[in-house]
Amino acid sequence: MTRQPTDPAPAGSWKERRLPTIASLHRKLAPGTATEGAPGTLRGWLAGRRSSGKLLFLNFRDGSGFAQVVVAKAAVAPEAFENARHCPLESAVEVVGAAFLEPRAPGGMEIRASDFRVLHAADPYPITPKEHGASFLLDHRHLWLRSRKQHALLRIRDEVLYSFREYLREQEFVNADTPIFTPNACEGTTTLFETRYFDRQAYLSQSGQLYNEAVAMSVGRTYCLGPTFRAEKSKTRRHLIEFWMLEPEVAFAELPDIIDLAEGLICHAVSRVLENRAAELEILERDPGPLRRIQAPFPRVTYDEAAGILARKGTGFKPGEDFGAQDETALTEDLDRPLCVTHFPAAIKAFYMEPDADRPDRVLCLDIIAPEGYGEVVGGGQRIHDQELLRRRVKEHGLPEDAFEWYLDLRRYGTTPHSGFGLGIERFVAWMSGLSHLREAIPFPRTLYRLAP
RNA sequence: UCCACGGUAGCUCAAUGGCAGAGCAGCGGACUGUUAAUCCGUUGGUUGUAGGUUCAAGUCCUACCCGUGGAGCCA
Repeated sequence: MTRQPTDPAPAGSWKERRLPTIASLHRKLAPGTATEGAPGTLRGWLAGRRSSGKLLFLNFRDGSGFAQVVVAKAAVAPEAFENARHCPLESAVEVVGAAFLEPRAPGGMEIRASDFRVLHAADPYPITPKEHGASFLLDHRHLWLRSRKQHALLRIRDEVLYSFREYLREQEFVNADTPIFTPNACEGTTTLFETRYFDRQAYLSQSGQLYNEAVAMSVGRTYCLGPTFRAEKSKTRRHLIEFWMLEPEVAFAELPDIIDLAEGLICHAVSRVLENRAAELEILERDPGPLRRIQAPFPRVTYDEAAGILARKGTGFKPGEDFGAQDETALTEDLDRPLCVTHFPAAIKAFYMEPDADRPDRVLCLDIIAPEGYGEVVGGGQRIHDQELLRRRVKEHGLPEDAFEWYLDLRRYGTTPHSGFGLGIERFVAWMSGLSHLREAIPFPRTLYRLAP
C-alpha cells in the first residue's frame, strides 16, 4: 500500500476515492430503507474480538464509529480467517464485506466479511475492556482516546464548539482570536505562567478579554476561542491548568443584554447536543432528561439574595466572600436550570468591572452556575467605560499604569458601555456529558502534576 | 499550599512480621450468533526509591519520589 514518489497520482478527487464508512453504512441501512448493502472495503482498527469456533465477532472501529464484523471460516480464505483470529487488538486492518441490518449485532448492523487483511499488526495493547485506574489511563491518554467513551466525548466537545460558533455567527459576531503571549499581568501575577520572549519576560494568557474589548470597538460583536493558562495550584475535579474559553464581547451592550446572550448561547448548544449527539450521550450513560429542561430564562438573583439563601441553608458561607463549591451546589440544588447571580461586591471582582450606579460597592457582573453540581460555567459583566474611573481602578489594584495605556486608550476614542463574558469549554462539555471530572473533557488534559502525554 | 488515602504481575486487587497469590489481559487449545462470551491449559515478580528495626519485612520505623480524592482559588 506504500506509494512511491514516482507512482502516478491516483485518479479522482480525495472525496471520490474515499472508502465507505461505518457512519455512512448506518445511514444507508436505516430500517425501512435497504436491509443489505453493496460489498465494499473499509479500513480501520480492531477494537475487540470474541470467537465462537468457526465464527469470529470483531469489534471494528473506522473513525466514524464502531461496528461488528463477522468473519465466518466458511466465507473467507483460510489465511484471512487466521489473520482475523490472531491479529492483536488495535492492529490496523482492512475488511472487505457487505453490511446487513442485524438485530443480534450491537448497533443493529453488522458487516459480513469476505476478506480480512492486516495492514499493521499492533504490539500487545495495554488498554483492555476491563477496569483501569485514572492514573494508568491518563498515562496512556494517547491510546485511551480510541475507546468508545472517549470517542463519544470527542464528538460532544466538537458539537459544543461548533454550536457556539454557529450561534454567534447567526448573531453577527466576528471571531477574532487574541494572543497567547502577553506582556503584562491583567489579574495579578501569582497565577500567571512566566516564559521567555527572547530577552524579555512574557506570560501565557489567562484571558483574551482586554484584547476583545479593542476588537469590539472595531466590529461591534466579537468573540475569541482558545486556550488559557492558570498557574493556580488547584487540584480538584473542576480545574485544569490549561483550559479553553469562549469569550464574547459586545459594544453598546449592558449587563441585561449580555445575560440574554449567555442564556441564548447555552440553550442553543444544549439543544444541538440533544439533537445531534443522542447516541453519544447514551454511550456515556448521560441521562438527557436534565438537559431537556435547560430553557431560557434562567432564574436570576443578586449576590445579596444568594447570600440570604445560603444563610437559610446554613452552608457556612461568609457574606462578602466568593462562593465555594458547596455554596454553588446549595444554590442550584433545587433548580432544574442554571442560576444567574449578579451584583457581586466590587472588592472580590476584577478592576475593570462597572460599578452599579445605585450601589457603588456592587458591580454589574454575572456568574452562571450550572445545575447538577457542575458549578460556574460563565463569568463576566459590564466593563468600565469611563477613562478616569478605570485609571483610578488600575492604580487602586496596584497595576502598572503604563502597561494599560493602550487599554485606557479605548476609553479616549468613542468610549461606550460594553459587556462580555467567558465560558469554560471543558466545564460545559463535562456538564453535557455528565462527567465527574474535567480531565476527560479535553483531549490532552494538563493538570497540576501532569504534563504528559 | 493544606488535609486524607495509596504505590505488590501489563491491568484491578489479595497476602496475623513467617513459602508472593487470584481474576482479567497475553499465549496455546475447544466451540457457527457472540454482546466485558464461555470452558480447558499456560507464561508472567528487584513488592515506588534509599536507609533502618528484626532470626525473618510486601507488612513495622524514617526520609524522599510518584499518584489519587478533597479544600482554597477560579472558568
